Amino acid sequence: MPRARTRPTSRDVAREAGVSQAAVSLVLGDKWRGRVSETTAERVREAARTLGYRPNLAARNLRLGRTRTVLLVVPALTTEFFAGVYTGAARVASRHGFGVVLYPSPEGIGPARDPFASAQAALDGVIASSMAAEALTAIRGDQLPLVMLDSDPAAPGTTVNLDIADGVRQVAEHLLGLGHRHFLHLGADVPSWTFEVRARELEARLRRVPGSSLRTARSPISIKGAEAAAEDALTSGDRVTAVVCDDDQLAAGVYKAARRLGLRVPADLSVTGMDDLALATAIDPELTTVRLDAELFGERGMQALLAVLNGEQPSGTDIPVHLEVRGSTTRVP
Amino acid sequence: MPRARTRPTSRDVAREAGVSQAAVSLVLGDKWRGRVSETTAERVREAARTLGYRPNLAARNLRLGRTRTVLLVVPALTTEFFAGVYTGAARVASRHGFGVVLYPSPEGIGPARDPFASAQAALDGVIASSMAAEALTAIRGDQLPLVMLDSDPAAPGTTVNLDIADGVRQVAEHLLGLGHRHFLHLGADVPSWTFEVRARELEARLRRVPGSSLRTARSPISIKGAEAAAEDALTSGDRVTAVVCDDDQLAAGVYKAARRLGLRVPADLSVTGMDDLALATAIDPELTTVRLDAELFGERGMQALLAVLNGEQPSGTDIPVHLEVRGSTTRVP
DNA sequence: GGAGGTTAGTTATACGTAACACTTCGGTGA
DNA sequence: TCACCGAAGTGTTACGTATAACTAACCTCC
Repeated sequence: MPRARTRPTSRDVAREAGVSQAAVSLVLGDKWRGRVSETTAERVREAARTLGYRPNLAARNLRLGRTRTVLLVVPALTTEFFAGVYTGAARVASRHGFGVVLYPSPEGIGPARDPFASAQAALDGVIASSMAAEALTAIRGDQLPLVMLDSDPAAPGTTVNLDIADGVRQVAEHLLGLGHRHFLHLGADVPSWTFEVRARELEARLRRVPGSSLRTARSPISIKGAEAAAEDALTSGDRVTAVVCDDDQLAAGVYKAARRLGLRVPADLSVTGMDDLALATAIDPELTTVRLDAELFGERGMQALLAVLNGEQPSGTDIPVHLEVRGSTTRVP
Repeated sequence: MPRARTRPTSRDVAREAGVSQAAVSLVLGDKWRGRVSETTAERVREAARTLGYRPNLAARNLRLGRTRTVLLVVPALTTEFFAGVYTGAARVASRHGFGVVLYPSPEGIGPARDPFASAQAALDGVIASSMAAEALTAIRGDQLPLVMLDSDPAAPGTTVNLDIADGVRQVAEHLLGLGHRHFLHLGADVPSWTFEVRARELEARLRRVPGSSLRTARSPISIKGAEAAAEDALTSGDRVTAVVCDDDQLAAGVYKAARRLGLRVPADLSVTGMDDLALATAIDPELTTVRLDAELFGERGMQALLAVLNGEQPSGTDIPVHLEVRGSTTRVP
């Protein structure tokens, strides 16, 4: 494969402007105050402009030993939420002169195989979200500064988390307050800390309510999958009045299952989700769900990584979440 | 900002294995057949393993003059569709040893400002989708090989397109066949060739149907925006029996507007979308929409870029699309 | 009038890798 | 015996940039 074309280098610019390559580097790197005269500087800038000069980033990265680029590893499946995370991370990054490269892990939420084989960019650090522990250790083996999102804070390293546990508690209080006692938890069929928390927290809360019951079903994160899992769970076993879902997409599947079974939402069945995707207000009735601030999540993750790169110890408080009460939950019949 | 840590280099590996740096490069670059003995090669690999050596990509990229990395510029707004495009592009790329870096343009569909300031990776080429012409010329100024998706084929350069025009024709034939004559076109309020095609093609088709009418409304691509625009359009002007939307999200907004206005879908109003997102089957009734194969789109785009990088002339045929008939369209009342 | 300071640059070097050109050495055919 | 060959490496260089270290004028002030 032949080189596409050979682009002008800083040396070409230097020749064009009649100065040394060093002068070009100083001027274009904005380090010239008191080192190069204004007229010469302008001549250099002009030369760069006419030649259409762009610095060779590979060379710069090699020289500086850093790239000002970080990798954001996200599960490929759940795009809308992580688009927000990316947006927040990129906003903070650009304020500090960093770029963010996105690597949607093909395995979805769960183990990711060598992100670096795919994102060939040279990297300063990694933000990895919702990854299984094994994938994290694989990344850690690379000795790159790493911040983990949605991960067990007990693991070694830096974590930034949403306060999912509190979100689940808010859902539980809301439904209990409406008189519900018999619950179905529709969980995501994915090995990830963030989903374990949902299950554990809901169980813990209901255990303290005498006469309550909790069943659990699992589904892949897709509307179709959830529809099947919910239909199955709703037709077998004891009657439930509320379904708590790990994710809005699962809740959408529950709507479809309920409709097929002749159950009205919320009259016969209250449903809650988590995330507050666009989907949540597209379906009828609008979904009561826990709003997660994806952009803030991304911002905090990036801030934490920048802190690590600066050798600081990032301080971690969980990001608050809150329940959006809409039309899919009501008082128990 | 201090360097995080200084990682082992190929020279460290050489010292550990008792060979020259050149030998390390040969062995790890898999160029050693007949140049280095099997035992020495194994010794090098072993040394690399114990030191945890990872080649410095900045150095490699500088040396080779290419990065085997391409940038995929996508509108930040419409995440689900472009997740598919990315998946397809990345699949083809990895088969050829390339990586794909994703740059969600913050302006959404439309002009993007200097993607390279954000994605600091050194690049071999760019795939840009649904971008306005001005943004494309900005990228072209960078002299990087460029493939455009969803763009005017009349523009200079390489384009890969979905056969959107045919999709619109299929929608029109479907609705005309059901007896509809009075249409509302809910278009995306975004300057992009792909949306211009939808408008032009629908208008062209209906012009040939005596007694038909076509009104047009525009909305930003969001459920809420579409709901407002549709409510407005449906309460003013002549009665329509079918709404053709540029996008599934817009269609979801139309559902909500219709519900509020007491119009039943499809009994009183047929609705069609485009894209076939997860949303399309989440809403009730399921949406009749044009399925666009995002992954195939990404694959074709990447193949075209690889061809350009090889100096070949990529041959472009539009990618076929097809109508998914579901529950949101029915015979005119 | 010359020591010291400022201005406006230049020269030289290193970053880590890949690959070309070269060397060394044991074998081999004439 | 010796020219030649292949195997198994090594020495060296260049990629393009940023910057430390140096230089050469010019100015200032006692």
